[in-house]
Amino acid sequence: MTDSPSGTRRPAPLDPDMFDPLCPSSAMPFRVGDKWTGMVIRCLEDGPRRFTELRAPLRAVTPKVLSETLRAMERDGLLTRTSYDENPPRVEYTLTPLGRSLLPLLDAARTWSRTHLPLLLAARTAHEQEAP
Amino acid sequence: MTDSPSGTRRPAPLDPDMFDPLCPSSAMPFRVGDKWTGMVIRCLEDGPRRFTELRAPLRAVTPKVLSETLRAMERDGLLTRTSYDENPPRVEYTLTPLGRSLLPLLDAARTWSRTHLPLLLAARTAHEQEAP
DNA sequence: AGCGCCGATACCGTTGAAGTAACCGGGGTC
DNA sequence: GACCCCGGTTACTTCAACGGTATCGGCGCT
Repeated sequence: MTDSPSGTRRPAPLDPDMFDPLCPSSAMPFRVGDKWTGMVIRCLEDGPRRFTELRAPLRAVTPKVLSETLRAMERDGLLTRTSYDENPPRVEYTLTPLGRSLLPLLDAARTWSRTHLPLLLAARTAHEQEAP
Repeated sequence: MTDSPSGTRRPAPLDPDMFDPLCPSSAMPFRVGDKWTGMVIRCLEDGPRRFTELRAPLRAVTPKVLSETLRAMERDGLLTRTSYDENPPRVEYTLTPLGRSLLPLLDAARTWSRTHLPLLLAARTAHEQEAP
């Protein structure tokens, strides 16, 4: 309650390394919506975030693609976009209940990956070595 | 135990309409691996299937794409391909334990879709109508 | 001889998602 | 007046997945 001008509780800053670049979706065999939708949901699970806040952990995604992803998610009712008429401009993205309902699924996918993804990658590597 | 020449228990025939063409993956916001991987896993969950057996419910997918999907899944250790030296040729695809481990996730995705997909589609439609 | 079955493969075209680079407006700051 | 920040947008290019059509080889059937 120190520097929260509009009364909204700000969640802790996002870790810029919260996504392993070695596991982009090439290895992760799951996708929710577009390529970055799942990661955006993860970024928003603790509260509303601004555009540039989302870009910190998602620095691999260009503003164009992030903006496309966000507009698609807004269209699908997964998040809401709130623009404050301030200066500098401020825009906040917040998960809707529908968007939150995907969190358990993302958890399940993450759990699967932790336990089984090494097996999948090992099978892939083995296959490449026996038939190069 | 009537017409099972090689002793393998054959599961019931697949329903050619087991996949709703109105819900291809355009609406289903989940993907496991490639576009058809999830459906192949569903087709194989009751036991091994032959190539043409898989084509019955997946008649939208051409043999080329199905064969590509199957080879990718074999490479990733999700299924095994067994070729019998008979005539006419016979090839069977069977889920591995790793492939089976994805079934709970597919169940979870299906459950989500049943309860929440209408909301998502309604939001999409509403958005299209207010901003055409 | 000709046709069909099974399980593919080869060749080629289309599509759409993703990426690159540049730019915008409007106010604050130096 | 020059520059920066925020939250994007626009135009252009790239690339892999996807799809369509044609074909194959070996055998059996008629």
